[in-house]
Amino acid sequence: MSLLSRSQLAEKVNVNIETLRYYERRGLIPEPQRKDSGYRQYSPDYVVRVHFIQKAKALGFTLNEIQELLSLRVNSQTSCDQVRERAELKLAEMDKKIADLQKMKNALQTLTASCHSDGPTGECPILEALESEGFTL
Amino acid sequence: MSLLSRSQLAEKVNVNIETLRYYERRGLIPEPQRKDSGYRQYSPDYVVRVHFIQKAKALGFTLNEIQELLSLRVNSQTSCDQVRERAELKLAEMDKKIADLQKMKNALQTLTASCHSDGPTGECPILEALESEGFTL
DNA sequence: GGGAACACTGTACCACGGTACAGATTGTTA
DNA sequence: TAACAATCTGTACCGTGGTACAGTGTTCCC
Repeated sequence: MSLLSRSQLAEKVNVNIETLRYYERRGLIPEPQRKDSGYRQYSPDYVVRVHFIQKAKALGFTLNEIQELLSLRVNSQTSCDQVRERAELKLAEMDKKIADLQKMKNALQTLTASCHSDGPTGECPILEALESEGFTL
Repeated sequence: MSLLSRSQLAEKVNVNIETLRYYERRGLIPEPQRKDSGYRQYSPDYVVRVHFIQKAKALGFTLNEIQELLSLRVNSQTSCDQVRERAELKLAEMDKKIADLQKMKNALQTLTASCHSDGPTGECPILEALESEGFTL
């Protein structure tokens, strides 16, 4: 079973100890069980959950959005159709992010490819490269 | 030519007027030319540049990282190899982001696909879906 | 040429996402 | 059974990325 203390979980997922308490306050992670002393005991599930939060944050999702993602489920309050609808919205967002990243990647690659022609290049090569690929909002 | 005022640019790229001044202070956008009165006049390049900043922010890059991306260029200070090296680092980051987004997408799709089986699902369907696909850091 | 609308500078304030105490308990180990 | 570490709660503080004035000058339009 192996339950983790606060510092153990913090080390495992590489976040500050206090961040865990903050996430708990924010409702991003559920209140863990406690020992009689009041000490928190985290199940291994928490590792996955906090990892997910960190990942999603790095991808530009806010904590509120992450909370929404984590709570997407069918229950008596939320019908299947509602869940599907929200999920589709999130999926569309993710597709957009992927497409944008792909454009930036292309621009960077164009940049490095043209790099052998040394000497100063234009004002802002990455933007030029993006424009040459039809970068639009 | 059509130079833009602060409010015109702000409207065009859909940011607050003050944000433009903030980006200028931060060095994310160069100081634009001024009229004799001191009023800023933005060339159309600024539209692309601010768009790029907004995009990159939504993808989880910090303003410092964005600044670095925007200043990637070959000049007397920076050799071709150095630029290439930094660009490769950024490319790797972007690949990682894309891969993570793809995993999340798959998990969401798994979630909606299994949705017809209505009634309450597990504690956190998206994490379960991710785990079933071997989600790791 | 007078008033509304806009821009200028400087500075203060704000929300988000943490991070750091202080002071009290509990756990561990020599 | 000390004493040192880890945890508890509450609260205060911090960096990032803006956003909002106040007070003054400029532009536009009737």
